[in-house]
Amino acid sequence: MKNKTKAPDSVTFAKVLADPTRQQIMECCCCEWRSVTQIVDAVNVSQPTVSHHLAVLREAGLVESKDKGKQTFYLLNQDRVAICCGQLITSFAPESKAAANLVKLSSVG
Amino acid sequence: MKNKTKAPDSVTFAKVLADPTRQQIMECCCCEWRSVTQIVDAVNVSQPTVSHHLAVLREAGLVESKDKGKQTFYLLNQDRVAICCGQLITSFAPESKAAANLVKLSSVG
DNA sequence: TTATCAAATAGACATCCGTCTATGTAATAG
DNA sequence: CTATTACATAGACGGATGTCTATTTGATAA
Repeated sequence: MKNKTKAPDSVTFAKVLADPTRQQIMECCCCEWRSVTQIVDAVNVSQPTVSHHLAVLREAGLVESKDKGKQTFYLLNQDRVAICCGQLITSFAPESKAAANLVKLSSVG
Repeated sequence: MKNKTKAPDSVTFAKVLADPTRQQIMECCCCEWRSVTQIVDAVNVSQPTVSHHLAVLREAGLVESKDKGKQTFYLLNQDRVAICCGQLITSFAPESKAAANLVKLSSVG
């Protein structure tokens, strides 16, 4: 178990995703560890604003962070995202034709 | 094609879900047509507040509505929810072990 | 030690958003 | 026609939130 924090509830998850800058940041560190500077270069807001958004993501347990020298690297926790999407499906699309494929998500976390 | 509106983008979708009252309303009309009065009875906010939230959901294409006499009935569009969750997975959990099961969602809409 | 670079924190500010009360509108009942 | 019921709209208000500048903290380099 790498991470002590739990997956956020559905409302918290949605609040975290409910901002375009934050989604940009999530895309930026989705598949590779990225430094704050790299993220700043990618998202056209100031460095403190990026730090703020990263704090929001970290508190929700949606990113992991790793210090290396003066830099801090961030990586999106894809499994957490998948788990939260699974919760949404369970709550709000239980009868959707596509829902059956998603129930399996519950067992991942 | 029942509905002309398109599924919302990921940010809009998240914004709509980013409120506990709205999620309660979504649960309430997830699987059955519900009148506004029924929803008001279920969610402990005023009737105008419920109407406001229903308008938000309707504008995002996440509920359908149907008039019958003086009443208006609402039903959650589960497939839209599933499609949007699929988008989130594609963007933010493409490498998750659970992701493979979700790609199929894209073809539903 | 001093300078520099990376990131976080503090605080201000403007906008967004959820809620309410009051009112309008449309449909049915008497 | 009038009253009533069901819902939507208008507008006000307060709290949450995204952004910025300025500053602080921590780590490395000279």
